[in-house]
Amino acid sequence: MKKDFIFDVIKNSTNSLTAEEIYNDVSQNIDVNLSTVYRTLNNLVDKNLVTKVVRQDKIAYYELANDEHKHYLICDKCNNAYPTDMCDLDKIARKIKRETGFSITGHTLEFHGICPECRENA
Amino acid sequence: MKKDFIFDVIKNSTNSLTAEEIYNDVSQNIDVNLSTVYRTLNNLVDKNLVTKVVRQDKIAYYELANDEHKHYLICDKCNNAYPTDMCDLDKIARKIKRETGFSITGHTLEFHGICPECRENA
DNA sequence: TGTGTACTCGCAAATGATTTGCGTATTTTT
DNA sequence: AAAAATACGCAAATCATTTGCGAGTACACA
Repeated sequence: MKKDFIFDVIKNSTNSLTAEEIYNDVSQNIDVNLSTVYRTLNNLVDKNLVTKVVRQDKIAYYELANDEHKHYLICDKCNNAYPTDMCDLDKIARKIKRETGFSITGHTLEFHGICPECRENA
Repeated sequence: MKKDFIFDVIKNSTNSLTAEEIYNDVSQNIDVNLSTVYRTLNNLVDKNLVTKVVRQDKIAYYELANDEHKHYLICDKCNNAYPTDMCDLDKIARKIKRETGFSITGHTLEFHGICPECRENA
């Protein structure tokens, strides 16, 4: 199945990818249709094997669903995403649960700014 | 100008609104076109008078750009957003800046889960 | 081996929020 | 009031993503 090829791309990537990036990558090896990529991606997300995050640019990014928590620093200039593991949010999440009764299943966090590289080039 | 009507709706709202919600609200008073709403909204965002946040549902939400920090708890069931002021992120942002050189201009945070009300109805 | 059932895919068309081109009002400037 | 600048409506365009449908493929069981 082509699903395996698609899943492999995600598994072998260190950062999150768009559907198109995955499509381009898979296409180098096998013949596949973009809609198949999207369909497969949705399957993987439903099975909790892959995590989908919609960024401020309205494009969905996919990455392997692992328990370790990752967030991204996104440069407003080059639009690159730099992963960071700094996140104290579990603590905050617990606090929210305690104080509001809202049971939290997940969260997304996005930092925006200018990366050092772009700052130098400016 | 219709801009004032649109801005007023945002000013008078306690929570963030979609372009369509704003359009519906403004339409009750004056005749306006949806594209005008979008155009005006973009103007206001450019002037830093309004903040635009794209949520995981890919819909943009607009709210008055004030310095006070707000984040939302979004229920996966009813899709309502509950504002919370709990946010230790400034501390984290400073830490990131110090350790990575990434100068952070802003961030978005979204908690997902089930609100108490929906939990009861389940 | 035959056939039924369930997936898997490709292709083209649909979706839905948002944007844009363009021509016409309306406001602002001089 | 004429000229220059904006604001606006309308219809068509965008663009990532979804969906309907029909054809191909796989697996089960008799």
